Amino acid sequence: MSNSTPATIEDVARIAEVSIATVSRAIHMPEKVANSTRLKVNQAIAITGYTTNAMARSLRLGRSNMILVVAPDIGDPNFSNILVGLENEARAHGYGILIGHTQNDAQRGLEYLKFLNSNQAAGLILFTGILPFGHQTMTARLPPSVGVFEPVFNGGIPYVGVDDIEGARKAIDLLLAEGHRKIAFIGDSRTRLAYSRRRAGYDAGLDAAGVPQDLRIVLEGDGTIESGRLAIEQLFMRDTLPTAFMCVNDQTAIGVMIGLTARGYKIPEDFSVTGFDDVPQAVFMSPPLTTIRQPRTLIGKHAMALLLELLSNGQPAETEILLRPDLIVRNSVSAPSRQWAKR
Amino acid sequence: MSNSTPATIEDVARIAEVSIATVSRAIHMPEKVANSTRLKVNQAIAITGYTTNAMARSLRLGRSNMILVVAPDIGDPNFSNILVGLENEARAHGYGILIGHTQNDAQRGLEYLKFLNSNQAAGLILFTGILPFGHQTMTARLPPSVGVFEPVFNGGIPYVGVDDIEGARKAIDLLLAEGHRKIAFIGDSRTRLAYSRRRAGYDAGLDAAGVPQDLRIVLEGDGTIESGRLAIEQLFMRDTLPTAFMCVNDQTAIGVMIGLTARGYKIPEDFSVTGFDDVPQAVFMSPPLTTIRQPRTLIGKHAMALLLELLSNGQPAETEILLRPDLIVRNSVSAPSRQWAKR
DNA sequence: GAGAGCTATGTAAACCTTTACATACATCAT
DNA sequence: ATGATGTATGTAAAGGTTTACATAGCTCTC
Repeated sequence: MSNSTPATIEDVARIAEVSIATVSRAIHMPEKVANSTRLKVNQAIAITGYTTNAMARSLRLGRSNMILVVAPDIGDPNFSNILVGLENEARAHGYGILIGHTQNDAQRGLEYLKFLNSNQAAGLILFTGILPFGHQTMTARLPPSVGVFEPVFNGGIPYVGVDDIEGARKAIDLLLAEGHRKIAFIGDSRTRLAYSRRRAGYDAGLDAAGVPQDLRIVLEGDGTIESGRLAIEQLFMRDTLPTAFMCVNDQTAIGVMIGLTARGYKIPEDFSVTGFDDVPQAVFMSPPLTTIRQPRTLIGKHAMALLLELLSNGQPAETEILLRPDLIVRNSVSAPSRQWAKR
Repeated sequence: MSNSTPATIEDVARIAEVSIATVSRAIHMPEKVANSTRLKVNQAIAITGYTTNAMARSLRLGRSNMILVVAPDIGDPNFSNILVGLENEARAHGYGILIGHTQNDAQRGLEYLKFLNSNQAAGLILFTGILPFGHQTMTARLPPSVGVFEPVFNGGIPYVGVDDIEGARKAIDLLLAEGHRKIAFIGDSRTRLAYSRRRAGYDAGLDAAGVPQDLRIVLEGDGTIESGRLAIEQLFMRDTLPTAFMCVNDQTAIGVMIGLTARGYKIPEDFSVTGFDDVPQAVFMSPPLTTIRQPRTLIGKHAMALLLELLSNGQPAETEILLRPDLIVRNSVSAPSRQWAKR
């Protein structure tokens, strides 16, 4: 029972007095074996404590039951809850999750490619907006893949994420409803698809409200807290200031809040600020940050479901799943102050 | 070159005009093959783009190059940075990381046990303080394992974490140095080893300072924010109050701060508060929380190194590695207010 | 110059499954 | 009774690797 070496299918076969083929069938195609036989096999399995050797199975089948998840940084607060969704869905279907992070280093990306080539992973979930490998190199033999959190730039890879345009639209509409007209958009890198989409939402909202182009201010950065703080420094060198800041993500918004506070301004009395993502810190800011929530667990769940479908069907049901973002109203937005509104 | 089916060792052997045994040796025991041969093999590998099929290799070797990491909740903010350390160290040694979370559900734990039994994982990193499986069930055939973040209750499993006693001592000594004498310890569950150790640090500090037993207040809870808030409610029903709260972890400390603030008190003017862990939120509290930092990335790194050593040597070099905790001074501690100190 | 001792390589078995193909038996229609 | 059809099971090959054992050639020693 608790032998040193684990039981194999042969041990089970011997005890159940059938062939190993029958044991395999009893496990994986139960309807193909007679009731009485199945019973004997199950008993033998219970006695031996047999579990299928996944290595042998994967070798024979030519595919594993592991999904590789590659992110730029697994320490990122945005990462963990998506991971929860991914993991739950995977496990429910008998798959396991293998994780790796590239730290934006192409070399690392290549190391993970080996997991793929060596058949250790049957599919790929990509958090990085780009293929982490030597770009065109291996796209041909890339396994079924799904991008998540950030659209995959290279194209051709299905994507599951939040509807950036709608999310941005919700933020800008809140700001407009509060009476703001001069609203700055603090973005990150223009190369990120999320940037262009959120920016598109910003413009669409402003267009709909009839806000003229010359009241729009758009800055770029790199999406970090520091970059948000820097944007404030730059803006205060200009002669006109917005009454509100719509930020491309929460990190930037936090930086903006820090920059504003450092200059002695009050939020939301003097300036309103919105973020995007709803990272865990957002609620702990003072004031708590009004932002757009990414339904992270749900994103993970859908992404894995899509990948699993890809794995069995070959063809993706849809090429892009956009989940509904929620506006989370906290305390970083109010009507524009008289003082600034006058400008 | 970019055939549909990946190259096998046989393809390499044919091109290099050697036997497959030589190819295998050229890869894994390079010193055993002649220079000229090794060169031919390497060229053939480059031509074919060959990578070892990990499934076949693991099957033959009877062990995989995967490490299973099981945590109660992979969404926990404490989790991610340890994971970074684990992953870096593992990858550096050619290992991959498989993750799972139990959500404190024994059934789930058993599902992961299958990964172990089916040879998919060669080792185990445990975040849960207890074995997540039907306790004694399989301890015998458990693979090499290392506990992390929280000592494994069952014993026998090496542990890598922070020195809880020293950390608690640093917190209590800070409070004492500021002039506090009546300091409450807000703990979580008595069954957690971390609880007893941190509590021991609390007592040792108080003993050293000659603070009598009747000035000590100890409460228990479950380590959540809500539990910290509740502790405040309970304490305010008593007739004597402490001037400072030393909390078993940051979550509890955050709850304490919320409870205190809700009653109109100022921190640190009216009461001082310390936490333990330095979770990401700690710095965003108002005031920012003074706490003890867990060197998370380092813990992950050491834990994986220890596990890898176990895997090759069989015997653990040491049974417990305790890392030095750092006191992170922020703004939630000051000298006791006159008002309260008088009591 | 013959045996011993090395070094470099090859042959073939083993790791544990899954599954195509073969076989045996039962059922049914004619 | 015979052949057709169907069901339940068994046999054996294949999947890609590692490595014990065998072999062959070389160098060294006496």
